[in-house]
Amino acid sequence: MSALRRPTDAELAILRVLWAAGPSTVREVAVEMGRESAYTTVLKLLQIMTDKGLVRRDESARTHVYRAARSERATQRQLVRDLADRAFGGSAARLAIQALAARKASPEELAEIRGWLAEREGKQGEAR
Amino acid sequence: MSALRRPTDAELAILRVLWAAGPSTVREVAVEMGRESAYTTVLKLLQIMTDKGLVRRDESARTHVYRAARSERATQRQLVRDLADRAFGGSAARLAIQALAARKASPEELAEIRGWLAEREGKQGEAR
DNA sequence: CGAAACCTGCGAAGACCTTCGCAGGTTCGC
DNA sequence: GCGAACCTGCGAAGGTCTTCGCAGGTTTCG
Repeated sequence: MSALRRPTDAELAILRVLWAAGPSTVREVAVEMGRESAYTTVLKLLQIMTDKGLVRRDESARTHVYRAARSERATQRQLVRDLADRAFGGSAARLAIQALAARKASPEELAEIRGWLAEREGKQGEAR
Repeated sequence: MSALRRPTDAELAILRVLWAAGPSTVREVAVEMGRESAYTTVLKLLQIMTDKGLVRRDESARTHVYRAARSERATQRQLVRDLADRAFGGSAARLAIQALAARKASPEELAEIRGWLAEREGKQGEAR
């Protein structure tokens, strides 16, 4: 168990499958990922990820079942903080601004952000 | 020159120095980074980064001067897009929302976001 | 001048990452 | 019963990242 390190690209790809599909076997993950990676590659990755604590393994049946150890949201936040520290001087807000500028957002997404801002304003913006 | 790949952690640390200090020599960068990395480590990194096209080298003087090849903002956007693709299904807006939730933003930053949203609304938000 | 201080390029070591073949054991289906 | 199909663990190969010592050539300065 090598503590808290951000998931690598290949690990993240597997986590995405687990988040979307829920607890899965090696084969299920491998199939979901298409023919880009051999079965044993996925197996190895999942074994490594188990050691790292990124996934949990249920060995009660012969065919093991894996599930993500942390939620998608928690992982996303970790990655965001990490990127904020590495490239935005620790400011997640500046990261957010660049994200909004980097790609077009859908009206629904913009509405969600407005809603978030409004809520935040109500919570602590009354000092003036 | 190995094309477009995201800067590694060590490379990003060096880019941060170059963005903040402007064109610099190896020694200047090394000093700025403290005593954590030996002079030759910084040198090697800068040489590799030159090959990768991440920095430009001015060899007119004996002591070479390096400068970032891409602006901080452009690099930030690339990193944001990359993270959006890897962990947010390609949605930079969802990334932005998580970023806002991940860390407290200062009033100035929130104001900046509101300003951005307002501007955006004026530009294309009238089709409701 | 000649030693000390610098500078660059080179090579190599050690730590991951990623991929996958192979071995050995279990289960399935005919 | 027995071969085909599966499953897991192992080990290794090849690539990237990061670090740094050493060699060889300049420059500085007392």
